[in-house]
Amino acid sequence: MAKNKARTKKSKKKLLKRPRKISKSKEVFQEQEHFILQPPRGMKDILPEEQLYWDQVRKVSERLARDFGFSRIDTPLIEFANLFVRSVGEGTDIVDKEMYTFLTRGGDRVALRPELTAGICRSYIQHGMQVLPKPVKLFSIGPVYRYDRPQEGRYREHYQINFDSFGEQDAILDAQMIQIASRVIQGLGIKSLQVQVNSIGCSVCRKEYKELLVNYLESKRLKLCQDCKVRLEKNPLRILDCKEDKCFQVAASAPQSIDHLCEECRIHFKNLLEYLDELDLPYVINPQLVRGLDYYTKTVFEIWSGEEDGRKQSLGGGGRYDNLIKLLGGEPTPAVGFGLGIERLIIEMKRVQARPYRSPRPRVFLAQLGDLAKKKSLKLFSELEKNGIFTAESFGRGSLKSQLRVADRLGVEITLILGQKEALDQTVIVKNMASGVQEIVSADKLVDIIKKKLKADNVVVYHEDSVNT
RNA sequence: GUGGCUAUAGUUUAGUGGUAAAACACCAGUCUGUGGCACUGGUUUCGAGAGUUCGAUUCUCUCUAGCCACCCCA
Repeated sequence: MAKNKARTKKSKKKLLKRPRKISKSKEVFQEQEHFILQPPRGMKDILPEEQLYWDQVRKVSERLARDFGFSRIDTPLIEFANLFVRSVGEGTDIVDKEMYTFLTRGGDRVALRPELTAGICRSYIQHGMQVLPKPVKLFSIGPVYRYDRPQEGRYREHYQINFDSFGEQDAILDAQMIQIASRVIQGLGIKSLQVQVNSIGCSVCRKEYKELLVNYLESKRLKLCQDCKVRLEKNPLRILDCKEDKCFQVAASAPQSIDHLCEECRIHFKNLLEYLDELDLPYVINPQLVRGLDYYTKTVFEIWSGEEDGRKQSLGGGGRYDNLIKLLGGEPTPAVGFGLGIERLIIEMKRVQARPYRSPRPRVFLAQLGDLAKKKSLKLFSELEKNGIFTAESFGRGSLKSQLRVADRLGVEITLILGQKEALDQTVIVKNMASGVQEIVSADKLVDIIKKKLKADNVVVYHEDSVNT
């Protein structure tokens, strides 16, 4: 026994080490100690107790998707790397620093998706969805990958909920997107959220604005931080949300994109704000809001959690991307969408102590005693299940005592006891756990009797559809 | 990617240069076929590797992971 234990311990330690990479022909891989009893950095399990939260996030968002007319779509985790380079944009952090890009055995350069919209757009074009009645509304949910340094609420694998709407350019869609995002968050019991909106213009006025901005920033060049001097060449818009104090000062008095919109974009933004007012959706206009993806035009928005003074975290964001479909080779199609980070939603749910719905619990426990009874109980269990009686068991346990302990812990209302004697007599003992009273019932009447008892108990039944949005 | 802090049973935490402890949890017994309470007992641990040392869980270094700030965003 002791020997056995020692071996187990040893093998566990051995398992903790990943096998060294074997040198393969001429290439010699770097020798490294790894661990296989934990996932790679920034990845984590979603454990059973967490699933309550996940179920709820899924349920709330799926219901809203349905109610607002969005159809589900799932696209591959892996796409050609160029899809993201083209859409998200070269020069963005996501593409330059954070993408998991690799070559397949066949030599294709592919990437784990760093966001969902690009793949959805690809699918939209590939399957000719432009012939469908507009707008085409798509809903997706799944993991995305970014090679970033992990910390709480920031993982290399995280899940996003994505809503996209294609083919409609009216600002009412933008407003509705913001409304849906807010509804998802509120539906999860998160009350304090802040909507930040901005307009970064279309390809025409943004170009003009960019020149204006660069001129201004060039004049203040000396006051900018090191990073921003580089940004000035590559992506000047990003200087606007630099957190360096001195850059912030410069940015604060920089020309603002909303003051330099073309007529069309200006009206679009004005309409959006009017629609938001109409929806009674509070928002903050943040002229420095610039998103990390290049495909956005006109409307951009983010949703932040937390109170005024508390720590704020972005729960999600989105915007309009009227040029993306064309850029990827489709018919010019206006579009608007947003994504929400599920892990962050759950962190926030926990922070505000929003209780997830409890999953249904078994109300009956089946205990068995002795070989014959054990055999019979296996069938009885599935008989109960077929009749819709959610039953728990602990077939692995022998003693009645330990089985009753489990039954008690589960909080069931009724325990069925099937022993040697009952197995021979074709009966079952029905024990009421609250009162301790038990009665002997003939096996063929058992299902009806239990059904009656459970009904009579008038216990609150779990409501599948009670989602408080 | 940069800087800082941390790593002890399943969980939350004590503690020590001489290989470890508490609480809760789990398993079992007291009760030969009856749960909750109580009592008794049991299982399980120093993140990985290297160095210093007679001896390292403790000191040093490296790696890994977690957290925090920056950055970025979801």
